[in-house]
Amino acid sequence: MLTIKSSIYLSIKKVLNNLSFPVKDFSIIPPKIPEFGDLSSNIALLLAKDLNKSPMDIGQIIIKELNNYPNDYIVDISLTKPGFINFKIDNQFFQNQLLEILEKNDNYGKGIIGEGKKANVEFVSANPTGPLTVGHGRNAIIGDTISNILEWQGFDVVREYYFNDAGRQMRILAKSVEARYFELLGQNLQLPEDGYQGDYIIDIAQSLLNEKGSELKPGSKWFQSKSEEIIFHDIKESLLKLGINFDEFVNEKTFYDNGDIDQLISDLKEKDLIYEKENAVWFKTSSFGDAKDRVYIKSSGEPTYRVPDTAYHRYKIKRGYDLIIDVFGADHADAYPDVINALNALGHKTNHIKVLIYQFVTLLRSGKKIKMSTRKGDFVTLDKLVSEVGVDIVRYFFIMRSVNSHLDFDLDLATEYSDKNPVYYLQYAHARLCNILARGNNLEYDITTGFNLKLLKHENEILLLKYMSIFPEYAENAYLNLEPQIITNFLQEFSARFHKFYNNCRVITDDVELTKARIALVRASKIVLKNGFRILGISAPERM
RNA sequence: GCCCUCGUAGUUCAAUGGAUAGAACAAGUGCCUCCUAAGCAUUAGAUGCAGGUUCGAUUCCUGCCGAGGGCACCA
Repeated sequence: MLTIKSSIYLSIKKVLNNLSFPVKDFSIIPPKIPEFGDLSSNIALLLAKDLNKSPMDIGQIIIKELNNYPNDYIVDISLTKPGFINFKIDNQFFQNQLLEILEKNDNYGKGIIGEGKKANVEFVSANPTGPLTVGHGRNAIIGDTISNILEWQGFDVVREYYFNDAGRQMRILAKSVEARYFELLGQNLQLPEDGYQGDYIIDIAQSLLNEKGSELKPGSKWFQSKSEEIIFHDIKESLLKLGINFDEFVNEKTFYDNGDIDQLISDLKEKDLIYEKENAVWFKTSSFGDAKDRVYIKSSGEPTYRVPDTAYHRYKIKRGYDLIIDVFGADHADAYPDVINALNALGHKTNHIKVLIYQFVTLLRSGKKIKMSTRKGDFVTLDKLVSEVGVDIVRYFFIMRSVNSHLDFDLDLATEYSDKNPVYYLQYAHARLCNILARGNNLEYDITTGFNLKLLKHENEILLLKYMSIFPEYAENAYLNLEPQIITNFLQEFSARFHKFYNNCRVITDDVELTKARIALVRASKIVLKNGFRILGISAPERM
């Protein structure tokens, strides 16, 4: 499909040249109405104004000229209403694509955009103050799926987790554990103001008690270090359950220890971008269009998050990635421009940094919103969600909506969903197809050789063939837009076409030739589905 | 008050500026002596409001209304 598209593109360009028409940025896309053809261009519409002619007239001139450049696979060029030029592609083209799919197998649909390039995807990055919640879940799944999408284009991807185990929140966490610890020893509970109230704090206190007995003194560093250890361990376990593995964990503390932060401050000072006022250090965000300047270093001497974040991004740039992606929740939308601005001011190129802002998840139970707060211990953990509905559903639900649209996650629906679930629709197609292949293997002849693709001409066969040949374009679009939903949309439509094919074209029949051809189509369908599932990180069950 | 994202069918969501706005769930009606009915077929049903740009707007711009999230010496 790609090749035929580009050959049409080149032909049109040549024609425009021949006719001395201006070359516009025209499109070649499948028309919404299939009857019009397989591909369609808007070039005549775009030229109408420049040439002061009606698009239909221009279209006719272009088509006449296009006919001088015949293409083996284009069987018809037509002109419709407002001025679209439509191309019908020979079924043979799509039949031949099937050979390519079988040949490439696990690699079918991969792109080469990222070949030889390195990418860094930072996601989750939750500080170890408590278990991962459903909110973190969307971040985790988006980040991991984006990573898969990049790998599918050939990128060498580093999945990175950035955290801070030295801030105020961690101190409060330690104090909370300490309070619970002494409560377990029979003292009155004195949770700190703003303390963490979740039950997991009691569990941590209990394991400290088991390990250290009652010897710990108030203010012991064990309260924090043990909490961090336990929570981080749990976080990694939760992610692992979802099939997510990080390559790097970067601690904010690094940049204090290695001098990067001091360096950053002095570099910004040199650029005259920071100044002191009222005992604090301020960053001139107003010079980048912000309403007011922001505090960089508090009067207490503690830097605000902008400082280490900027140092961290500088570090990422230094590591020489071709692409750097940050996955942030909507609450960070206002913060990251400061980081980018600072980097630009310091002379760093930031075009290769893409910040992905996703909108929040609203959890619904019994039709009502659940308001969550880690601090109050009032949340649904990711673990709980996974154990309730399973990995495949969690992964799929979090990316089935566009990244920048709010996501409603209905717990009742997800738990009792089982047979109405959109994930099962896809997986069922795969299971069905595996069953056909299993039956095929029991036939007394070899189903994998000597098939005649020309026999695949039923409407539902052609529709399926056409869609599989477009898979690489969808994978590429998912990369270009950094939008996993493009893959889920593709798989939904692909599965629908497969189910229709299944209902209208019986595969295994007494007609050996037709059986062989259709088995080839089913094998190719399996490849497309499986590869799509691989990008999404969901399983491809052989039976259901 | 200012900034960001989103307003599409009863509900949850699609639609690289294009042609007749697509699905799923919910509602109605059909289809298993036939490779898995977790399926297929079929009937109804929608672009928040008002302007603007364009040959052409769900998409871009302005205003209003509504939802979520930001506007801290929190991250």
